[in-house]
Amino acid sequence: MYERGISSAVIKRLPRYYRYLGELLEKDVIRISSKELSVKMNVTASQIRQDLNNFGGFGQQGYGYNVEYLYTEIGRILGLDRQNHVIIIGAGNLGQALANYADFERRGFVVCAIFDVNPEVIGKDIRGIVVRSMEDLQSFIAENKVDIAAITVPRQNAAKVAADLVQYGIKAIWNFAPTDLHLPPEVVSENVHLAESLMRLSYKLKNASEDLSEAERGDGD
Amino acid sequence: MYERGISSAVIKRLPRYYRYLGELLEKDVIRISSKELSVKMNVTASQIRQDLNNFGGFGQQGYGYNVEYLYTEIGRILGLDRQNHVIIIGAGNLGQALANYADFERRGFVVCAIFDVNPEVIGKDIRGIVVRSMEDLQSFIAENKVDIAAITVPRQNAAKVAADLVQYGIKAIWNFAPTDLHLPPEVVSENVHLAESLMRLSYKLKNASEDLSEAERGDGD
DNA sequence: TAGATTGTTAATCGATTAACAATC
DNA sequence: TAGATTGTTAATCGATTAACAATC
Repeated sequence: MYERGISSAVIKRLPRYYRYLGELLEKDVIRISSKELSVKMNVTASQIRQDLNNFGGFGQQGYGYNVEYLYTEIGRILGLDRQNHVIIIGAGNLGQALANYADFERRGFVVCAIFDVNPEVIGKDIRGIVVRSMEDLQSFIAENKVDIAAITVPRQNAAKVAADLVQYGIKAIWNFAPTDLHLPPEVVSENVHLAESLMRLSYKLKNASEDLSEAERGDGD
Repeated sequence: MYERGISSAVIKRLPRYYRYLGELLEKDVIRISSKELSVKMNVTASQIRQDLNNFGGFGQQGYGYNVEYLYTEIGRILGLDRQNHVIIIGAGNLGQALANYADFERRGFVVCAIFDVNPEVIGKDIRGIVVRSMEDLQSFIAENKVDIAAITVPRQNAAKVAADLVQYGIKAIWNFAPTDLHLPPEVVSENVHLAESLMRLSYKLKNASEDLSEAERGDGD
């Protein structure tokens, strides 16, 4: 069960497996074979088995996979069996949207604070969470368990915010600013670059008429 | 200049080139070699040259690339030289955040309408755009040029909304609902699955201490 | 011209798919 | 037991990197 050097292609797919298994679970499906799942997900059965076997043998020959068991195990692999405390830096539209998105809590992600520099939003209440001043960031991190910081500040301020967060001890950054953060190796990050996603969509749209073969399969992240 | 069957790995990287070139342009940099750019972007020079040469020879031997020219050309490839009219379906937090994000307009994406089923938000004014009833969706699309529809409705409603949009003639969908839409081949899409991004971050965080080699390079989209 | 750097072909590497023996 | 389906090894495919001749 000791995971090492799993390829990032595999890790990218795990949440999607998790999502499909969750849906099957909701439908009270007990077992599923890699073949059945591959049809639903539009991938090869081979890929599913290869991916899962990076983490262990979760199936049973002649039977397939127990949906609930596999769902739980992938959740565990993704770290969803623990609570992750999230702070949001930047209480603009996107920051507020994230704070309001209660659905994350179902997966163990708890937004515990929001920070901003703008006096006009400091003090504002978002789903019971009061927007704090950036001046309180350091002390808050020191005094509370914070696992993940989401950066939703303008591009120009992102590098400085990231540097501060690192200095205050944050180990995981969810970056929404349209820039590449330069982080020390022990700090992990995920980028959500909305503008880039929109540009790719624009590319596909522009080329859709010419080239129907590739672009069609709407592809994600 | 006729693009065909470009690999999606290449297309994913184009907006990032565009971003870096834009920053160079802001700094009044005139020319750059693939080697210099590769250092800045932390990729290989070979990859940059290979990627660009899918679309044509934009450089000059012994000189490198003219920043402004290359920026313009990549913009053209991505379809940023035209206006794309965007509607947003779902005026919740995320939909409103997107509508408020004026930065997209700089790239030619104009939000021209927002729709919702909730009477409480219908009529609300967001940056000069009034939230409309979903009942007006069909007629609006018929009477206006709409290129892209962003779906920011709850998961349960996404499939129906997508089917309606397709029926009304929409050819590009920017999907934020945590589900895979089933679309006809002539309709292109891009998914932004925030929950999946957050799960990957959780995975990296959990494995960061054990495995410092892979996870460190915060990887995007 | 000499030096630099592209465009492009060839080599390598990694990821996906196919095949099948193991086994429930 | 016979049938089904996994786990895993081998084959294929595609993407990345290296090398270098072309050329500005």
